Formats: sequence, C-alpha cells, structure tokens
Amino acid sequence: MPSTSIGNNREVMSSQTSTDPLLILSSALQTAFEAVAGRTGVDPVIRSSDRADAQANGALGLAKELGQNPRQVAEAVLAECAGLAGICSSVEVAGPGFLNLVFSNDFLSRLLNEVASDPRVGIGTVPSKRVVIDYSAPNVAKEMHVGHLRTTVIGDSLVRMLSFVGHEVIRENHIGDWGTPFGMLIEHLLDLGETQAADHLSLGDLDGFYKQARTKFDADETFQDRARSRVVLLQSGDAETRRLWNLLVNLSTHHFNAVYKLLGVLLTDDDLMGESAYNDLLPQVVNRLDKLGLLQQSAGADVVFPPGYTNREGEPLPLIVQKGQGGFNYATSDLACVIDRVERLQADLLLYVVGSPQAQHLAMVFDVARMAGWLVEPNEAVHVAFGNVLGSDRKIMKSRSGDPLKFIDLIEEAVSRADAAIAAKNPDLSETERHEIARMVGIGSVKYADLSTDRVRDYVFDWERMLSFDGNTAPYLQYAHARICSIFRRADISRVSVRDVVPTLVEPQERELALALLAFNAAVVDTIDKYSPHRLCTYLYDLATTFTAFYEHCPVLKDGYESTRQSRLALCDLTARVLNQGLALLGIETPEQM
RNA sequence: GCCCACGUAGCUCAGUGGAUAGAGCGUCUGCCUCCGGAGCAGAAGGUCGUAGGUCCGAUUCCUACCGUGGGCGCCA
Repeated sequence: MPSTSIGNNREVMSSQTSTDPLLILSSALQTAFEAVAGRTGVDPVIRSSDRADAQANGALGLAKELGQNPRQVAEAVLAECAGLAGICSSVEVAGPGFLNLVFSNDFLSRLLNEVASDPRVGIGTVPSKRVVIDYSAPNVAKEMHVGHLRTTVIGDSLVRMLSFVGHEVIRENHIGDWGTPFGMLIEHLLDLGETQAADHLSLGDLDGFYKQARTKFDADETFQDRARSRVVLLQSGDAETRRLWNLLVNLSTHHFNAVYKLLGVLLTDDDLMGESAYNDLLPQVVNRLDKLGLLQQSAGADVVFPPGYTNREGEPLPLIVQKGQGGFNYATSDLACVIDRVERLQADLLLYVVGSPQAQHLAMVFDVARMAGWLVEPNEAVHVAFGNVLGSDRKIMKSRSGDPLKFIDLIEEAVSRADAAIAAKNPDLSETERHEIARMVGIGSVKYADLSTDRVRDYVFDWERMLSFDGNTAPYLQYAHARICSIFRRADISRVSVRDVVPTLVEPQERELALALLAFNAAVVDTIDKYSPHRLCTYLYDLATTFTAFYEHCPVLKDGYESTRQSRLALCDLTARVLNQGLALLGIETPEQM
C-alpha cells in the first residue's frame, strides 16, 4: 500500500527510544513470529483490544502461509515469547488464534516516567522534509467569510504538527490578488477618490466596496471598458496602476491579519504568496510545456491533455494554460506554483488545503506537472481536500442576509457565547479573566468543531453543540485540563515537583489512563500520516473521558497514602500536559481555570 | 451521460480485513457527608444504503445499483 512520504515513520520512531507500548510490543513479537514463520518481515498485526491491553492477529494470516491450523501457529508463537519478559505479564492464545497480551505494570510505569521527563511528552521527531503548505487564500477586496474557515484552521493545525515533528514547513497564503476583477476594483477606487475609498475599506467594509464595483460593472458599459483597459495597464506594469493596486492589497491584508490574529493562526505577511507573485512565470510555463512537446491547440486555446479525463461528450478534457485571447488562467498559475515550489524552494512535499470541488482541477494540474517532469518522485503533491460547512438546514451556511457569514462576526459570536456560558458557571472570575478565558474557549470551540470531524465530509455548524461542555468538544477537553490545574492549586503543589515520580498502577482506571497517555505519539503519527486532524481530536477526547473515569474512581488528594497521592498527581500532571500539547497542535489554547 | 466524494443508533459523529460495531446529545433507571455534578454507573436504541464478489473471516477491499452532494474547456 503506498503511503504518503511524511507519515510513514513508524520504523524511524521504533529505532529511537519509543515510549509507545504497542510499538515496542510489535517489534518484540515480530521476532517470535519470524522464528515460527522461518522468514523475516512478518507483521504480528498488533491491535488494541477490548479483552486485553493488546491483541496480535498475525497467526491467522500466517497459518495459511504455513498450511497449519491458526491456533497451532499462535501456540508456536507463544512458545517463542521469551522476549516479552519485562513487557507483558500475560500472553495467551484465544479464539481462533489471537494472542491476547497484557502489559506488565512495571513496564507501563517505566514508560510513563520516561514520558514525564520528556518535554515533548513522548512525541518523537522524524527526518526533516521541506513541506510547502498552501492554505487560507482569501481574496483581496473581499471580506473573509465562513468559506475560509476550514482551509485556515486545518492548514494551521497541519503546520503546527508537521513543524513539531521536525519538518521544515513553508506556509504559503495564495491570496487572490490578480486577474480581471482588479480592473473594475481600481476604477471604482478612482471614482470614489483614494482617501474616501481608503476610509471605506479600512472600516472593514470590503464586501460593500466589491459589490458596488460589481454593480457598476454590470450596469455601465463605459465602466466596463475602463475596467478592461485598466487590467491591461495593470498587467503591463503601469506604475500608477500598480500603486493603486498596492493600495487595495495592503488594505485587504491588513484585514486578513486582523482576522488571523484574532483567530490565533500562524499566518503573517511573510507568508503572503499571492497569484500576482507568479505573474512573470506564466509565459515560461507555456513555453516550457511547448518545448516539451506537450502543448496542443484546441478551440483556439493552448492546452495540455493529461490522459484519463473526459468532458460531457466523452472527448478528452484539456487543461487550458493559455486562453484563446492570450490570457493566462488559474491552471497556468497553479503550474507556476508547482515549478516555484519544487525548483526555487526545493520542496519535497506540496500540500494543498483546498476544498473538494477542486479535486479534478488539482489532479489535472499535478498530472501535467508530472508529465512535464516538474513533479518527480519522491517529490509529491497532495490535495488535502475538505467538505463544506453547512447551516442547520444542511445547506451551505449563510447569514440572515443571505451572504456568507463573515469571519469576524463568527469569531465575535463564538467569544460572546463562551463568555456568557462561563459567567453563568463560574461567577467568581474577574471580568478580565473571564474575557480571556472566553476568547480561548470560544475560538477553541469553533476550531475544534471544524477539526474534529473527518475533513472529507461536510459538517453542520451548530453553536450549542460546539460550545457544550459535554461530548467531543473543545470546552470538554479544556475543562478536563482546568480541573487538573485546580487539583494542584488546591493542594498547593507544583506541577514540576511530581515529574520524576514513577507512577504505580493499581486500579484499573489508573492502567487505562496510563495506556491512553502512552498512545499520544501514535495518535500524532497517524494524524500526520493521513493529514486528518480529527484523529488527534478523537484521541484527546478518549484521553479526557479516560481521565474523568480515573478522577471519579481514584481520589487524588484524599487517598491518605503519600505514595499513592504522588503517583496519582504524576498521572494528573502528565494528562494535563498531553491535553495541553495535543490541543496546541490543533491551534487551541488551554486555560488553567474556567 | 461520464467522473469523484459521501451513506454507520431518533439526531450529530467516530471506527475497523478479525472475536460482541462505539461515543455525545435525546429517552429511561440508579448514584451525592462528591479533590470543580460542567460528573459517574447502567438500560433501550443497528440487517454499518441495497445486491453480488474476493477471503478462513468483510461494516472495512472489489463490482453493480440506489440516494445525497460536487465536478465535467477558456471564472478562480
């Protein structure tokens, strides 16, 4: 099975000192399986299990290869299991040939202690790749709206995770700052007068400006002519036109930055790489395709026919790289991006966090780039596709006015709803504290709601559900974290003081919590492997519910035995750190009280 | 018409080539001298869209069909 280049790093991880018990077990058990099979490269097929800590399913597959009964194979593997001393306290054959495995408590305690002493709480690093990630991409002279939410939030989370495991990540915000609409926008700017237009725009009413220009364009033919000739001036580099264009771009990026800052994503002006940046490369794209013999004429346009695509009539579908009238389009620009990212930036991997409707377009662009030899293994491009945000009517979310919901309004509503909920539940907080916590909870809720469902699916935007303190939500996870902080506050014990404690695992809830904590690295690896942040969310939610069960059954401060208290405090501290780190990888902050 | 994605409990969603498919909400029943009840324990609720196929084993992989959404040459 082909795996994307970044994620498949389990082998690398296992060669380091891993703290993942399943990984250690797998590697130990592989030796036993290989002895029985008489060959190398046997996968023990380790899975977590509801009947033990883990189960090995490898015997069932191996039985066929050896022509033996699966149970016999499992028995034979069991006989070779001397290497599991120090890892498992129990190994038994069950059912048709499963091996049920129980970790020894000492083994788990030792691993927990190792993780607790690691500032990265068990997350390993991998050989570094240079990754360009294309996300957010709002349009100049248009307000950011709910349609930009997913690409911005998912992209930001992937950036954080990829960087954390050691990749060199280059963020690219491919803003829409070029093309025919700019003739119209610049002419409208001139009509209003620069000063007045700037006031208008700096008030944040970007959409109003755009709509006025559009209305005028649709109604007034002389304005259309002015707009068209202004585009020509812009593209030919006319200084005055460029100055006016710059004005529009600067006013817009000012707005973008305000949104990014409020939302807490990493994008800055340094990451801007708009369409205009590739303008000079566009003729070269066509020339290079021509020299390679890939270019064809079709209905007056210059096109490339990547195999495997057909149109409505069943005829080959072209990728148009130069229009009939000579202009370039977004395919040209996207090909220029590939060239720039591979040849100038020397990227190993190109990620495109772009909505699913663009799947065919991007597939064609990538195919043409491969045909042209610009995208060559092991370099690769991946479309990190995502579905729509839907309203309660299951249609694409709109505001009351019918326009897409503005990003700013969305964030403000989230924060004010969170503020009200916190005020009701914790009236003792000062107003300043409450506002700060509301910001973390409100924005965290929106981000988490977006990240916690499989990105390929559409999801229904629901304020009540995302801000609920129950279920798979940001507030639930943040609350679990805050409650742990509260334990340490109440006991007046420093978090750091318990980090060298080796926890003792006695109660089943302590073991469950230990197993959950030690699965953090695997969750992150899996998330990166599939570019699917919801996998990390699922893990964190499971950790939080496991912690809650522990908290319910295992009194931390009231136990009466100092050693138990120390051990449980160590488990608490580590849980809080994993929650904090995990949410941080999603771009979500964790307050110490709520 | 062709192509792509999706279809799992009443609702919103996880999950997997392996044993008995999970969670939250909602419904029902218990638990309170409880470190934050923003909780815990339990019950009910499913032919995993339908029909075939591969496999020792399929909800998972393959094919067809049905349903929903999207895409299908000069917008980006």
